[in-house]
Amino acid sequence: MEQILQEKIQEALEQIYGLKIDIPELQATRKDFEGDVTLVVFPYVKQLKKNPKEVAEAVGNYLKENLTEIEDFNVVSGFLNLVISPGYYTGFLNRIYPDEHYGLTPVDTHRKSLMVEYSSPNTNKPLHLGHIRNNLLGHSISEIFKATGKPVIKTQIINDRGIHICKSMLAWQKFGNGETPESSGLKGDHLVGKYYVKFDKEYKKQVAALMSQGKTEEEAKKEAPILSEAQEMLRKWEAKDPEVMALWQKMNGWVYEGFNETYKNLGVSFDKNYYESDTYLLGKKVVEEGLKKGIFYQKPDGSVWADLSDEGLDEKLLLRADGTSVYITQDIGTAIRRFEDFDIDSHIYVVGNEQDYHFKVLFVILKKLGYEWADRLYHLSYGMVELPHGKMKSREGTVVDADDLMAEMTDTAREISRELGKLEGYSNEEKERLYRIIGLGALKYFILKVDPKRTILFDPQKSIDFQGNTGPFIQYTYARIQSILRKAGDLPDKPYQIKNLHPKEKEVIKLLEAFPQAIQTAAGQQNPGVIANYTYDLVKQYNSFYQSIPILTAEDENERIFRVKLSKKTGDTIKNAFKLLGIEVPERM
RNA sequence: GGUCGCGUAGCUCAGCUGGAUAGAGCAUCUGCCUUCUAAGCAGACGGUCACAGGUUCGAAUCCUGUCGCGAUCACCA
Repeated sequence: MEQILQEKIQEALEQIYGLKIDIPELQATRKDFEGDVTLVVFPYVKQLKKNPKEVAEAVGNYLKENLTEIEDFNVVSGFLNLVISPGYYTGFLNRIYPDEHYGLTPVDTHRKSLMVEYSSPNTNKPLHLGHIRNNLLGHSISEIFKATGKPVIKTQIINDRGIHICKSMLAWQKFGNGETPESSGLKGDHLVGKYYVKFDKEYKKQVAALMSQGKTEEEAKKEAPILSEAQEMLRKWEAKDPEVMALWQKMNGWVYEGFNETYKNLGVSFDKNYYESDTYLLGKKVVEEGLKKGIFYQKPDGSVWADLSDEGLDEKLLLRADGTSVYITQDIGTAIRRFEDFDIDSHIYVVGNEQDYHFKVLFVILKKLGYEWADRLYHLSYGMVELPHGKMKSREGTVVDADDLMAEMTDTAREISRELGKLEGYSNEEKERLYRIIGLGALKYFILKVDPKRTILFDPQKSIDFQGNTGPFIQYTYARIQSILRKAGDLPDKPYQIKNLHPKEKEVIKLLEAFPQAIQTAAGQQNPGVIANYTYDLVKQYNSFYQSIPILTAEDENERIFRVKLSKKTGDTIKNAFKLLGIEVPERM
């Protein structure tokens, strides 16, 4: 509708005044005025030197005469409010009704792909709430782009090497007594995380001991024997010492198994994993080539640097004096490898905003190296998840563990469901599945509805809501719709017209009409919150309709069928929208 | 200190590519379950859109400055 209107408005202004304009912006008419769509004519009156009311009247008349969908109009100062005919809306519902995937564009496999990197954990501790935000954003933005027709490849980089890994390996070797996930019953990532903490404790103990012997804190921190042992282990790792490699592989294996369980529970997945241990050498090679070509330069000590002062950035170290690589070196290698491995034309990195500078630098360096795709690298930068007392700190034990939190959400859902007691006839298995859908729905919606760039405040003392603007509220509406559909039985296959379109029905259809645009906006802004807010608006409006008009008991048969169809389509759209957020919907609740 | 981001109701958030009287949820209060699921609906209360200038017919939205909060500016990742 919007497009037709825009064209006609352009036509009107040209026919009446000979004025050529760009595509005019339309907006939904405010609730307190009569009409459905509003054109603001202020932008045009200046050039025309007419008063706003006159222009609006003229355009309104033209549209009314030349567009059957325009039933009437009214003018309030410079606002032209257009009343769209009910027939347009009923026709629109009939048109989209057969399409179960209304709003979603099928993936066009002929297009080049978009790669999305997310999660990218360290392999020395379990995932926490911050990772949950990262994973949900990565998964959701992937789904949103797929819904615009873009093929998407989901990936992660696993930081599987470095001193931090050696710390947990060493602690396990020293204090583990051969403990395994099987022997301890601990999830692999939690087991390894335990030894990372153990290392830190031991290290602090040694530092304190050294300080009591008269060393300064700085000296003590450098000289603690356990740290030297870890550094020695890293050297052995780089030299591919068989014993260290075997331990590394064993413990990383435990971690991956643990992570995979968390990913599965969270409902996220990856098409391809990259490992830092595989790509850092390529990064080094590229940097050395860049040095030969004069893109980078070397300092007397042998370290290699990029001078980015032209771009308003600093100098950036790319290789240490001893020739070993740093964080960004590996990222350079990984990016290049990915564009070699896949037919992709763009890449989104889902990484926290603390790394804004890093990615700015990375993109500039890749551009300097001459990769034309460097212009289509994006950093989906998101804010931290903070607790009432500030950031989560693993050393202070204030980390909100991902597995624990998901389990708690399911527990809460179970509690509420039992109190409400609406699930007779469900087996225990079905009930447990439902509790998970609701609990995770609450968690995912809570996180995704917020604009990614904002910091999220999470208070462990206050539980995440299940009422109001929440996942369960939307799931509940879906479940009620399914109940109606079960009772309604089969519907005739042909389009239905009704005599009177109720305002509540019209408002719901208007929102259905807005779904495709919401997807485009969400993709354009790389913001799943747009989808969450859209879905909330739709559901709010549907509930208002549901509460005020009888559906199954409508007096007129055509009206009954129409309202059931409207409910069905709303349900489909809730389901499709929530799929974009990675949230499931229940048949009952 | 430089750079970047944020600041909207008691709390959590929408609205930000300029449009009409700034919207939701939570919390507090009032109504509505003998009719399709009350995890719901209808309503009340609650605002100097951090502050000060500027641009404009029109500013929460754009520009400048100030204040506050956070991140970052590592031979850590």
